[in-house]
Formats: sequence, structure tokens, C-alpha cells
Amino acid sequence: MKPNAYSADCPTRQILDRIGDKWAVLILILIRDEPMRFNALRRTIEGISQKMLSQVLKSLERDGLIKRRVFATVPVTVEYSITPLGGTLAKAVDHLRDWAEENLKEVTAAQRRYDAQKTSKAA
Amino acid sequence: MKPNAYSADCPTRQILDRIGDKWAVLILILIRDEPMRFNALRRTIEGISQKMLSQVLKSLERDGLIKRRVFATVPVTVEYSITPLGGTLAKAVDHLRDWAEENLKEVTAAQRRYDAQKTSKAA
DNA sequence: CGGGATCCGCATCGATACTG
DNA sequence: CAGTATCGATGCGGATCCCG
Repeated sequence: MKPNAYSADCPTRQILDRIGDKWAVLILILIRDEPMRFNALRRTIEGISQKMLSQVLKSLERDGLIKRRVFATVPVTVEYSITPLGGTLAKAVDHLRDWAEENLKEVTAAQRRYDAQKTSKAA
Repeated sequence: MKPNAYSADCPTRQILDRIGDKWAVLILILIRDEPMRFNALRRTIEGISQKMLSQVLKSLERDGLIKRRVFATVPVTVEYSITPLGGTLAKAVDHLRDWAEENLKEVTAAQRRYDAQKTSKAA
């Protein structure tokens, strides 16, 4: 990627790469209410592989958005919770959620219109 | 993807898949001020292939977020502009941008801390 | 229970060539 | 100018096995 024109090093790009990861945002939203354990997350999301999960969790922790706490119980217990910083991001994401819930049907309608027009042209 | 638990059909997921596409958001932000032509976009973003560009543009148009207008000039002229719906999404994304600009350095700092700790452990 | 390591398919994306 | 079609690399992400 060449940082010539409208790109690369701007914060927008950075954050987009972050929230672009749908799993990340999903996890963020999930644990922001209450801390969750690894397998709890896995079961709740159900569709994510443990590889992805562990990977995304690590990335989120690295960014300081979530916090990992290990309890030295007999079978190891690990708990993931949101950080204040992560909380603010989750809050920002809420706006997107609101938009989504408000406009998704309109988007879907637009898609149907578009597809209908295309297929009629194809015929 | 199995739609068992916390997933798949919820609007959040849908919209995340959309804004997850960094190009899409970038384009949205770019053309929201003024309409742009294909190659203008390509030159401005500089880093996107024309395949990606045309693909993303089509997708955005399908979602009703941007509008494509063709002028029957001698060399064909195509202009992309934002729709009202797209405008509202761009607005929602602004909150993310604000968050990004406000907190990116904190995130970066967290990353450095994390990496430093890891490498010291590795040593 | 909470992961790391590995193998591998499949979709994504870039580069190139061609069209209207 | 504004794309479409094709090919080829690469890397994401799933499945599996294994360990602390």
C-alpha cells in the first residue's frame, strides 16, 4: 500500500482495520456487559473457530480494549473483560448498531430493487 | 456460518460486514462531499485495484448507499455520488473517526506495552 | 479449560489483457 | 474513460491434534 493520496497512515484507516474485524466488534459488545470465559464466548458466538477467537482476543488485548485475567484454579480459568478504553469504542460502535437497525430494511430493499433490475436486464 | 446463538441474521452483523470493507467506507467518505468519477476515485485512493474499486462501487450501489450516473459523452463519463441513505451511514461512521483520532495514540501505546512485555518474556 | 501448532482449502485480491 | 474477464499468488480462516 502506497501512502500517496488518501490513505494508509490516517487514523481512520487504522480503526477501520480494527472494527473491520467483525469478530472483534462482536466480542467487544458481548463482554462489555459482563466478563466472559473463553469457551463461553465460543459457545455464545457459535460460528467462530477457537483459532479465530483466541487470535482476536489476543489482538483486542494488545490494543488495550479488553483485559485478560487468569485464575489459577484447578482447570485453568481465564476471564475476559472490557477496559474503559474498550468501553468507549463499544459506545461508538453503538451508533453503527443504531444505524443498522434503523436502516437495514431499507438497504435490503435497495438490494432487491437492484437485483431485480439486473436479472430483468439479463433476461 | 450457523445462525445458532449470537449471530448471522442480526443487523449488527450485516452492517459490520459492510463497514468491515475498509474500501467501502473510504469511498463513502470520499464522495460524500462531491461526486467523483471512476478514475478520479482510483487516483485519489491509490492503492486500490480497479477490480476492487468497481466491485466495491457496485456493492455500494446495490445497497443504495451511492448512486451511479452515466453521461453519454464521447468518452463515457460515469459519476458516483452519495445517496441520502449513504449520507446517514457516513455520519454514523464519523463517530468512529472521532473515536479513532481521539484514542489511536492510546491504542498504539497499549500495543507497545503489550509487545514489550511479550518480547521481554521471550528473552 | 484454555489455548498453541500445523495442515490445507478456498476465497480474496492484484496484475494483466481486452471491450464498448 | 469505465469497466469486464481471466489467471495466479497469498493468506485468511476452519479442522484437527496436542499440551499445560
